[in-house]
Amino acid sequence: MVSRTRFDDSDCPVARSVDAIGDWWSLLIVRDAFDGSRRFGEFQRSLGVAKNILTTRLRTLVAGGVLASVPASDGSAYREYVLTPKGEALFPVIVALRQWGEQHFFAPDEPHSELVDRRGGHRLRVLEVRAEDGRRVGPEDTTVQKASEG
Amino acid sequence: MVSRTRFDDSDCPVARSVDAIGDWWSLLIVRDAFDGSRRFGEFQRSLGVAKNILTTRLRTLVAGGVLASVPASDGSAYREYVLTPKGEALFPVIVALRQWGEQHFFAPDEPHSELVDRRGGHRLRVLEVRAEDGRRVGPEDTTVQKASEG
DNA sequence: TCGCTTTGGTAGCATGTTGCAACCATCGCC
DNA sequence: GGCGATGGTTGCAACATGCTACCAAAGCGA
Repeated sequence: MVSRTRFDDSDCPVARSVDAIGDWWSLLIVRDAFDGSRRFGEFQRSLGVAKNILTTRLRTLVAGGVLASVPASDGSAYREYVLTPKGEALFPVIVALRQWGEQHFFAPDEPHSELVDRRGGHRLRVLEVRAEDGRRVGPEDTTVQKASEG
Repeated sequence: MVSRTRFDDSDCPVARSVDAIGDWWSLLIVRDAFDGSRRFGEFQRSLGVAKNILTTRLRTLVAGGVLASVPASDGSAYREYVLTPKGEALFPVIVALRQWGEQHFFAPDEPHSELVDRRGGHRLRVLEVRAEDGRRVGPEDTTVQKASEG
């Protein structure tokens, strides 16, 4: 039942992505994973989510190939959850959500957590959607083509 | 109860974004809005979601300032739902999710809907996260700073 | 090696949310 | 004015979620 799709327009990559992630908790788990969380307890304390929910979400993410369950790095018998390459590829998604939140839900001087470049410690550039030729494009410059193979 | 936050780490912009959007259905509504849907029935047919659910999602999105309810453009007495500037700013989020889906959930020759540049009809560039100085950065090049004001 | 704490879960149950189907008011149109 | 389409609302059953309690295994100090 992990893989039962909730969204039937599954030729749309957005719908498949949404279905693969599962729910918002899962996305916040991924965010925490980017932030360095690896252990069950770390995710649980950071998110404040119920443990049974966290259990199922971690399992879903592992089943979906976003996280992998590996032996703990400190040599203990516990396991850790780390991002797979597929999970790391969610980086732009998280960054986009973060930037949207920064721009629309915080007063200019309101403190909030920040994602910064390790080198220099500066904020990141705002994501830009670009056409093949490098032009910046917005929603009105694009259109969706249905199901043609590339 | 629309605004009751489910995620308490609300100094994180990702959590606020996630909370503001509401749920996955809402994100697919936004996707369809980018794709040109405006009417209740369009969203309903496209998504296959129950009408009461769609009603509450549309209300939530309007209340959150992502969509606006405006008089129908065809002169009829019905209303339409259109993206606000805040809603349009979700464009990179949708594009990021779409690209992630394209890269990880479709065989290379598997047909799927495509987002293309109107001029020329080509695919878009893959989103790149860049530091202030223009370097491409990945998850491992960044770190989260807690709640310092900018 | 004994006992206590931490970790990583399960199990059961109350509550909230979702999906489905039926119903209904208004609109558009002839 | 009548009839189908549109855009909902309502009630209810099913499912998902969250809370709390419980539990087994691992760590760890003495």
